[in-house]
Amino acid sequence: MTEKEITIYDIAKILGISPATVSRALNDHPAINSQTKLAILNKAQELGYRSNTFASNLRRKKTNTLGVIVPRLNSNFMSAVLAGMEEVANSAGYNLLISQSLELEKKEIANARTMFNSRVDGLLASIAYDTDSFAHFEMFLGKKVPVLFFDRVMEHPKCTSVIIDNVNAGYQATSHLISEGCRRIMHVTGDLRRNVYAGRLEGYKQALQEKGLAIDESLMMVTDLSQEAGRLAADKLVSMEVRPDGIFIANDLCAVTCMKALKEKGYEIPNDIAVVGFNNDPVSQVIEPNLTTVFYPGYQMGKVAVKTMINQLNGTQQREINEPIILRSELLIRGSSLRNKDRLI
Amino acid sequence: MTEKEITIYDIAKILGISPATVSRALNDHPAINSQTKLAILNKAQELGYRSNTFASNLRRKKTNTLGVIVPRLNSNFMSAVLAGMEEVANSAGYNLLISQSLELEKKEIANARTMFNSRVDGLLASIAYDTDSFAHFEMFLGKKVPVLFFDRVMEHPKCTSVIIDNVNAGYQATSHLISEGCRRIMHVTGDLRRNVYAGRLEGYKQALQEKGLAIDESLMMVTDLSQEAGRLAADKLVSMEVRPDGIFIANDLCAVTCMKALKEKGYEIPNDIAVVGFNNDPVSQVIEPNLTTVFYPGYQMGKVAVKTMINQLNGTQQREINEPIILRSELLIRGSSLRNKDRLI
DNA sequence: ATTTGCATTGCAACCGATTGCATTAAAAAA
DNA sequence: TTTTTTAATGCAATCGGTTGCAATGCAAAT
Repeated sequence: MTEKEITIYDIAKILGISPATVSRALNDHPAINSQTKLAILNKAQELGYRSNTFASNLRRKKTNTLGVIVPRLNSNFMSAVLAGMEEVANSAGYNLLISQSLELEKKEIANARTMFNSRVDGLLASIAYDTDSFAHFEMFLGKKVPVLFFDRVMEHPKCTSVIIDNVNAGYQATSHLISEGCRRIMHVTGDLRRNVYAGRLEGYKQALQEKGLAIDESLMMVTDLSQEAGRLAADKLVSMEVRPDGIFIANDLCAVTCMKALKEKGYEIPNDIAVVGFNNDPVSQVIEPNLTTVFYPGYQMGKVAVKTMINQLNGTQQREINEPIILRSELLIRGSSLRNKDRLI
Repeated sequence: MTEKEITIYDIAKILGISPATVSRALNDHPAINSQTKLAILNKAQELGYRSNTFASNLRRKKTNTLGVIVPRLNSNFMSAVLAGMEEVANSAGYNLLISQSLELEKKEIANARTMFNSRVDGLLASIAYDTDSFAHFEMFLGKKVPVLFFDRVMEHPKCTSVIIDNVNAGYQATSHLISEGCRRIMHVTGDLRRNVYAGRLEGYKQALQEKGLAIDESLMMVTDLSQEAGRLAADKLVSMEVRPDGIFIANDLCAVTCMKALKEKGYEIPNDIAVVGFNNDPVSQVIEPNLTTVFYPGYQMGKVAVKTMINQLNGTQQREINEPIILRSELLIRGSSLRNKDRLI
C-alpha cells in the first residue's frame, strides 16, 4: 500500500510536468508559479511523498548533520549540553550524530573517522582524558569542515572553543575557601593535559599566591575524578601529618563521595574541613551540608556551541574564529564551605 | 591539498581498471583478486579516499542509521540508556540520530517525521508524557521500518518492547514498605497513560490488596514527578488528617526532594515515614538516610534495545515480535525504609 | 507590427557507488 | 589441440534530486 516510495518523477508524470519543476516547487523556488507550486505540494502530500535525503545530499554535497563527540553520555553535565545542542540543531533543521569516546583517545579517533566518513557538515567535540593527537581533527579541517570544541578543548588557530573561565572559577573557589579561614587547601583534579583541570589548578595556585599561602605540591592530587577517587582523597587527607582544613574538588560527584567518606571518619564539614566542588550537579543539593560548587552552564553551552557552528556554516560568523567564547560560571556558596553562617544572606 | 574528494573513479583511472572493480575491492568482494584488492586498498589509503555514504545509501536504500526519540536527554536514566545504545550501535556499524520530545507529543511527532525523512533503518522510542496518537509511528511500519519501544512503550502487535516488570517492581516496593510496618502508604506517580506509571500503581494496589490493606484513592497522587512535585507531595502528606507512614514515589529525584522537605518539617525517616523511590539515581545514595529504590538497568536496556533492533534488521530475529523483552529490576533496600535495622545483613 | 522583457518551465548533465549480466583470459579437462 | 570450467574484470544502467542554461509563451514597449 504505502509500500513503494514516491519520487519527484512519479509526481511529475502524474501532473504532466518535468521533475525539475517538481523539485523546485518542493524547495519553494521563487521562479515557480504559485498555482503550480500548490498543485505539486498537494499531490506530494496526497501520495505520501518524502524527499530522499541521500539523493539530495549527494547532489548538494551537504548533509545537514552535525557530529558530536563527548567523553561520556551518562553524565549530568553532558546530558544537559546535549539537550541544549539538540534543541538548537533541531529547530535549525540539523540532525545530530552523537557518539562517546569513553575517555579513550583510541575510541575518539575511531568516532571521528566515522563522523568524517558520514560527512558531517561540522564537528563538535569535547575531548577525552588521554587525547594527545590532533590528527583526527586535522582531517576535517583539510576538507574545510569546521571543528568546534566545547568544555574540554584543544587550542588550534582554526577551531572555535566554547568554554568557561576555568582559571577564574578555580580562583573564585579557592579564594572563597581562604576567606572562610582555610589555610591549608587540598585540590583534587583530573588529567592536567585537559584545559579544564589545568585551568582550575592555575586559578587555585593564583589564589594561594595572592593571599600569601604556600603552594604545596603534596596538596594536589591528580585523579580520574571518579567516586573512588573521592574516597581516596578522603583517605589521603586524613592520613596527612598536617591535616588540610579545606578541599577543592573539580567534580561534584567525586566531592560528594569524599564528603561522605570524611563524615564517616568523624570529620565535621565545614568546620573541620570546608569543601568546594564543581558542576552544580543535583547531588550537590542533596548532600548535607549542601555542597558549595561552581555552576556550570551546560545547557547554555550546548546551545551556544551549535548556534556558533551553524552561523559558521552559513558564513554568518564574522568574528575572529580563534577567540574562544567564554560563558559565565558562578560560585554557588552553600553550607559545605560556609563557616561564618551569619554571612549568608 | 587534501581539498578535492577522491572517488572510486579517480582510483580506477590511476590504476587503469574499472570503477566496478574498485567498488568491489573496497567492499571486500570475493571475486576480486587479492593482488588487485591490495593495490586498490593501498591507493585508496594513499589518496585519502573516503566512501561517499550518500551515493552508497542512495543505491542500496539503506542508511545504517537508527533513530532514537527520548522524552529528555538530561536525565540520569536516559543518558545511561543512550550510552548503552551508542556502544552497541557503534560496534555494529550503525549511527544514532538522537532527538528529544521534551515530554510533548507535538514535538515527538515532529521528531518522528524528521527521522522518517532521514530514512532511518529503524526507530527506537520512549514516548512522552502526553502522547496519545500512534500515527507518527504507523508511518514507519507502512514502509516496513521496524519500530521498537523501550521503557515507556505503546502496545502494538508489530512493535517490540524492552521494559522492566513495572507491576512487579511496584509490588515489591510496596510489599517491602508493608513488611516494615507501614499501614498507610502514599503513592506518587506520573501520567497513568504511560505503562511505567500505570504498572507501578497496579503493583502498589496488588500489594495492598494482598496484605488486606485498603486502597485509598486519596493516597494516590498523579504528578509530573518533578522536584516541585516532591515538595508538593510532602505538603500534602503532612496536611492529611490521618498521616501516612510510608510513601512510594516513582522517581528518585522527586523522592529525594520530598525527603528533604519532610526532614525540614521535622519528620524522621524512616520512623515517622518510610520512603521508597525508583531508578537508583546517584542522589539516592547521597541523601540521608540513603534512599531505598528500584534499580533500573538503563545501560543494559539501551544495549538490549539496539541489539534487538539490529537482529531484526538482519532478519536474525526469529522470536515472536510482540512478546516484550523484560529486564530484571531489583529493589535495593536502604535506610530510608528500613525500620528494623537488625534485619539488614 | 516588431522587438524587448519577464515569468515559467524543461532539458540534460551531474553527484558517486552498486550490481546483474557480459566478457576475457587463463587453467583444467577432454 | 580443442573444449570446458573457473577466476577476474568490465559495461552500463540505476538510485532520486539538483541546477545551469536554453526554450517557450505572453505582455509591454517601441
